[in-house]
Formats: sequence, C-alpha cells, structure tokens
Amino acid sequence: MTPLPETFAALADDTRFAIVERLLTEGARTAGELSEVAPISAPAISRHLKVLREAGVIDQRVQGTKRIYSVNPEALRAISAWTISHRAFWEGSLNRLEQALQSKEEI
Amino acid sequence: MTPLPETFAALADDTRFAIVERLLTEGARTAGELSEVAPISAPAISRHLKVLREAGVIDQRVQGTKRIYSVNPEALRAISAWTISHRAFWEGSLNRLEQALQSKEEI
DNA sequence: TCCATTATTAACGCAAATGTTAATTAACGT
DNA sequence: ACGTTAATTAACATTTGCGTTAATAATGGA
Repeated sequence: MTPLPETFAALADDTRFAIVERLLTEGARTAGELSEVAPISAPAISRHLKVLREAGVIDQRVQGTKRIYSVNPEALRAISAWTISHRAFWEGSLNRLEQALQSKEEI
Repeated sequence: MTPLPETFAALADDTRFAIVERLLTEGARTAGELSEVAPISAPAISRHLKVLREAGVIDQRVQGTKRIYSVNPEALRAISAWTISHRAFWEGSLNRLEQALQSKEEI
C-alpha cells in the first residue's frame, strides 16, 4: 500500500485534485477529457496523471489510442481509514476535560 | 477554511506527517519535543511547524519561551468530510453494475 | 501505406521546497 | 543585569516540482 504522505502529495496540487474530483463525480475519463480541468498543455496533464498513477490514486486502462483513467477506491479508503483511526480526537466535543486528557500532563 | 490541496500539501512531507501523527497519538507537544521525529535541525523543524500552522493543520499556544503545538481538529474533520462526500464510490462493493454506472456511457 | 488522432517522453528553464549554519528574539532564574 | 534556554528568522546551497515546446510512439481509418 502506498504510504499516506505520498498519497497526500499526489492530491496536494490543484490540477491533480481537480482531476481526481472530476473522476469521482463524473466517472472514468480519457486523458484528453481530463485536460479540460486546467489551462495547461497536454504533456503537463500527462505528467500529473503519471504522478497520480504512481501514487496509486488513479488507475489506467488502455483502449486503442486512448487511456482511460479512474480513481482507485483503495486510495480514498486509506485516507478515510486514517481519519477514522483518529476520530476520537477530532469528532469529540472537545470540552475542557478532553483537552486535558489530550495534553501531555495527567490531571 | 483552508483549501483541501493546501491541507494535503502540509501532510505530504514525511517529517510533517510524523509530527502530526505524534501530536495525534500523544497530545500537545513543544517544538523541542517534536524535533525528535526526524534527524534534522531545530530550524528545519520550526519551518515544518510553520507550514503546518499556515495550512491550519496545527495550532500554537505560547507558554513562556516554549511553543506548544496541537492538531487542529478542523483539519482532520475537513479531510474526513471529503472522503465521506465520495463514500458511495469507494465504499461500495464495486461490482460490475456499479462500475458501469461509474463509467461515462450509460448502460 | 499514409495520415490523422491520442498520448507520452525528452529536453530545458524557472520557481518553490528543504536542508544547513549563523544570528536574532524572547522569557526565565540568579 | 547577565547568562541560559527555547525557538525562530536570515542567508545560502541544493533538489524537486511544474510548466513549455519539440519529438516520439502507437492505434485506427481512408
């Protein structure tokens, strides 16, 4: 499994995040269609897709001369699992008692 | 609210991710204590803390000459909310029907 | 076969990120 | 006031990231 920081790095760029959002809301798309997400050249998009692919965030399937991309569910699952593993921290009401328990010193 | 790509960028570095993990599991810590997460200089840690702070991932409170850092729950909540907003995609059983619905063309 | 289409890889320039050491700021204790 | 501790800011070198245009690769149709 891809380390979380690498997954985050892939999603840290506006263009790449927009690509992923588009794939999530509209489903699988070709590289050409994904070029619409930002006013940059096709080679630039291609490199962003490579970064996302190498981080395991998206999958690619070849169909003729086209490359069809889709989000790898595992990537989102991994991020979700991380937030959930710390859910007690951020989901609580964060009253004074919890903050005290959270701090280094015991009460 | 901080844009998600900026939050991800803050968490995209191994050292910064380690800092956040430590704060999440052990609670608030001083800059000095957080230096232990990686074999780099104190100024380097200080800059990482600044990146995390400016991205809204951590909070700082001053106590004498010490700076005490803690994770800002809102940051984790925002990441969690994003994954949840796309939960139908990654949580499903991903059988052929769902993949078909997910793809561009209608069935 | 030849050409158009789709996409990537190559080569390059520039800006941003990350590390170092040295210098500075601020609070505390004697 | 002075020295110690805690942390940051300054200045600098090096690496990484992201964009461009030009060149290459691969498929499909006339």
